[in-house]
Amino acid sequence: MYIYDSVQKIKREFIPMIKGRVSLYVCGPTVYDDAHLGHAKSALVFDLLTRVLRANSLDVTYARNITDIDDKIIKKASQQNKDIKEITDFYTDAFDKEMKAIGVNKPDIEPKATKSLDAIYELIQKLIDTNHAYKTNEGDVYFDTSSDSEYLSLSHRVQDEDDKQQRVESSQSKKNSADFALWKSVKDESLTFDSPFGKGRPGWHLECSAMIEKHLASKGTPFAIDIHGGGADLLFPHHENEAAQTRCATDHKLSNYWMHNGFVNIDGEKMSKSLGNSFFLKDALKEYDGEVLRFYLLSTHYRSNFNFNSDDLVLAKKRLDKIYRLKKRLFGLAKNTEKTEFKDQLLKVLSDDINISSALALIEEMISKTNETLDTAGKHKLLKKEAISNLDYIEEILGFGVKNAFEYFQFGVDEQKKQKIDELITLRNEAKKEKNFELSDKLRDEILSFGVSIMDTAQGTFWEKV
RNA sequence: GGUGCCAUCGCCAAGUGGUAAGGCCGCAGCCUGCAAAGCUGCUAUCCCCAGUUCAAAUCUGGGUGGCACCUCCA
Repeated sequence: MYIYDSVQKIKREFIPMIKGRVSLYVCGPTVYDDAHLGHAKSALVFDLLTRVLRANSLDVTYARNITDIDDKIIKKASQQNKDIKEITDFYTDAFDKEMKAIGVNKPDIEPKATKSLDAIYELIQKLIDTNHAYKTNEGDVYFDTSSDSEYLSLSHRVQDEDDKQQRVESSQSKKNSADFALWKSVKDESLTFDSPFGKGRPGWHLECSAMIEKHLASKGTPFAIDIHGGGADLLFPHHENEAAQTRCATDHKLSNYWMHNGFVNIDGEKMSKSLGNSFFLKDALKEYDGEVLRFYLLSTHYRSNFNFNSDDLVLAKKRLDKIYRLKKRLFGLAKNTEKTEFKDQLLKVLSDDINISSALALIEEMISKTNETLDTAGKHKLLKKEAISNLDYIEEILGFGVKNAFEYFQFGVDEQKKQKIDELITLRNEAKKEKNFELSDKLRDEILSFGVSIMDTAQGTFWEKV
């Protein structure tokens, strides 16, 4: 297994700290709004990573947090005149449902900030005790970035030249402009907690460090966890700050490997709410099968920036269709887990920093080869068995082809239409039997007007939504 | 302004020192009553310039053009 480490900026062989075991932590959503395509991309990337690690016989513990303490949540709650918890529960549930729709497995642990306050207090206290954090007159607690000689080593940033000046001009009581809040003193709002540092809320960066210590960190190892992941935008300042907190408060560094997935843009523009519908995953799911979205969002390398547009999405669907057509062709055959060369090769390329393009090329070559043999030697039992085993593996490791093939091709067609189409097909087949091709072609035109295509096969006539 | 990333066929997209994967689209053919699906065949020397090397899309330098981060952000 090889992983590109975005801190060292090289591809490194992945060697877990504890043989055979992997701890993976990914920054999850702040539950104040619907998930957008970027959330989906990140969740998909690390879902795939987890599957690949497991396929390599590694025992993975995957944690993805839910940030349920945040100013944006409070703002939303007051705007809608609702309880904080009502908001966070609503968006957490929605997130779960949407993730499921795109085939993202649930992480092993989903820690919430509100349930991790003990760890949060403990970490802040440690940072104060070791002089890495200080309290201000306003009651805030800040991390002292100047106390950490390795600060900015993660994101490779250079200290801002204007730092001194900013400090002078700033009315804040921060020691350095780069210092960030571990604890924000708040007295007059709905979501506050009584901590040893007074009433207030924890800083966002701190949550992750604390939750990792509480839920995932190994003791006595040089790093708390093996892999830390998230969107590329989190490298600075979020991950930089997380790393600083952990290294200063504990006897280990935060993570051995860092992985950052690229951005999702829409039609060449950065995502923003003003661009409308396609921004939210829930809206995309109304128009497209969740698995098509999964395939599309995963179809380019995870580190590249992704340009979401409907033309490419259609292209992705056509590729996924090929998997399903083969599945349809082999419908009804028993599952099996036979070893095949294809499976070895697939795992090999995916284990190379998730080379999805090579994986898809292998899959498409396998499909072509299988179809070709099926065309010329349709009754080849060994080949069919092997093909089934290959398809099962693609389902397991990539989550492609998990549905019933017939249902997949009929996505978004209601029962009434389905019935009508079936009736027309029956009529057409009767006409065909009587060699009344004029009528059968007329019936086909009628069927096509439902926005479907039909195909006559030895097993009967099937239709697919176009 | 600072830091970093990217530039491969009409489109999407791998490959990062050994002579350009795969998909879409297109064209020709097989199959089909005709189609659809499937199959076969055909289509690029890798933004520009210079250099290193027996050998470069792949390394170095310069240029041009995109983009991201530097404030909350997946």
